[in-house]
Amino acid sequence: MNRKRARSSVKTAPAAGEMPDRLAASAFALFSERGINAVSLDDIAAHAHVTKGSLYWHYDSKDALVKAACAHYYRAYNRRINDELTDITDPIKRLERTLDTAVSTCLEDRKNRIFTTEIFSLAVHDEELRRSWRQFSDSVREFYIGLVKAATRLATREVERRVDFLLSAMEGLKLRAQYEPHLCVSSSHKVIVSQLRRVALFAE
Amino acid sequence: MNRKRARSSVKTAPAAGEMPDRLAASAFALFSERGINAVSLDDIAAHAHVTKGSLYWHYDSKDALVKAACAHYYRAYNRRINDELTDITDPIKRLERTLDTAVSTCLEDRKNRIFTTEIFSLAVHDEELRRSWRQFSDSVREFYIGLVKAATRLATREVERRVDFLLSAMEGLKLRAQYEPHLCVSSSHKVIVSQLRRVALFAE
DNA sequence: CAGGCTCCATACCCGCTGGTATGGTCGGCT
DNA sequence: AGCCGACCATACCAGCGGGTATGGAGCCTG
Repeated sequence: MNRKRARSSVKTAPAAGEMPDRLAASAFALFSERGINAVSLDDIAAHAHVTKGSLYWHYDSKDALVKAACAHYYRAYNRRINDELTDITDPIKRLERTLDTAVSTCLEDRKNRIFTTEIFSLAVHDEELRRSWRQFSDSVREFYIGLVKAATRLATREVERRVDFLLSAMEGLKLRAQYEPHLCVSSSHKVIVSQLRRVALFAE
Repeated sequence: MNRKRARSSVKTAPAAGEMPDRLAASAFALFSERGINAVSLDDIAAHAHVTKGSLYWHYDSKDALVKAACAHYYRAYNRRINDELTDITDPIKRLERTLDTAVSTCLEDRKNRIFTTEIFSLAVHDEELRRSWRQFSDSVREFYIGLVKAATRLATREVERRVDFLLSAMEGLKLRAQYEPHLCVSSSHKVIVSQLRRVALFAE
């Protein structure tokens, strides 16, 4: 809080300079594996091949590292979702592709599940983290609204309702997948995607 | 692990005997307010008007207390859901009533949200807790399957799919409600219930 | 009454972890 | 050269909280 003022100044550092990112990546990697409060700052520093002393030069607290790990997660999410849709133009296909990969992620991406679960439980008691997540979630929501709108030409209000329902279902799916193995068999993947598709596309 | 062998024996204790329940209730109350790892055993003991020494006579570890708090939660859930449906006989009405109260719980019951969120984040790394929650979740699933079956006369397989979708949507709703205030306004309540209703009842 | 059991309180330990104090190295600037 | 600031390592602290050792008070039994 008191020391370390420049840091965001000239950033003339020629050789290094990517330490904050490396630390955030290490934090994310460990958090999404063992859980946040099972990971010590020494662990993170060791994973990034530095020591806690230097870690504290870049981040003021463990909280700051958690926020940085979140930012890391947001970036990765956005990047993945954009990569997925390049060279797909048909609106329906774009929506279907998005739903398909989203369901895959929910059912298979264990790191994603663990990390979001941890963040949710922290966000309950951390206003700032909640706002951060809300901002991310809103951007995802807008993205989906755009997809559904392009694919259906429904009224905005109706699209919002459907997207909210979609997102809730996928978030819940992610949660339940971790203790309901019958959801993770490949046959249910198709069923779930078609259910989501119906919610998004079908007329009243 | 080594001491305390009887405990589950004759249970002749005349006056007391409800200490374990009181401790579990205190644990649940505090866990669902401040979060599990923000609550110390001293806090729980104080809330139950005893000391940590006596707490450790009834429970071997904090883990055991968490499991007991879960059992407390399971019981409360089952009791509430049963009370809700007495003197409602029409199958459709039973389903609608259940969905309505479920959505209310997701959107309003803050303690419920916090507790389940905490349990999920612990269950990621605790096999036993995961199994315990899975058993509870299965019983809830069977309950919903019974409701939908009675209301629609669909094939079992199709009912299971719809119920899984319903439960995912509600679980996700509970999560998103804590950082998406626009979901908690009373107008969206009706919309969500009708969406769930459609998933459960409408023909292909 | 002696012994044992249940149940609870007091007092204490100690490892773990977030956080700090401090000092050293290197590269740039005047 | 000589200072300064960015960057990182070493060593250390301190408090919190899970867990333990121990010692009762009450009751039941022989």
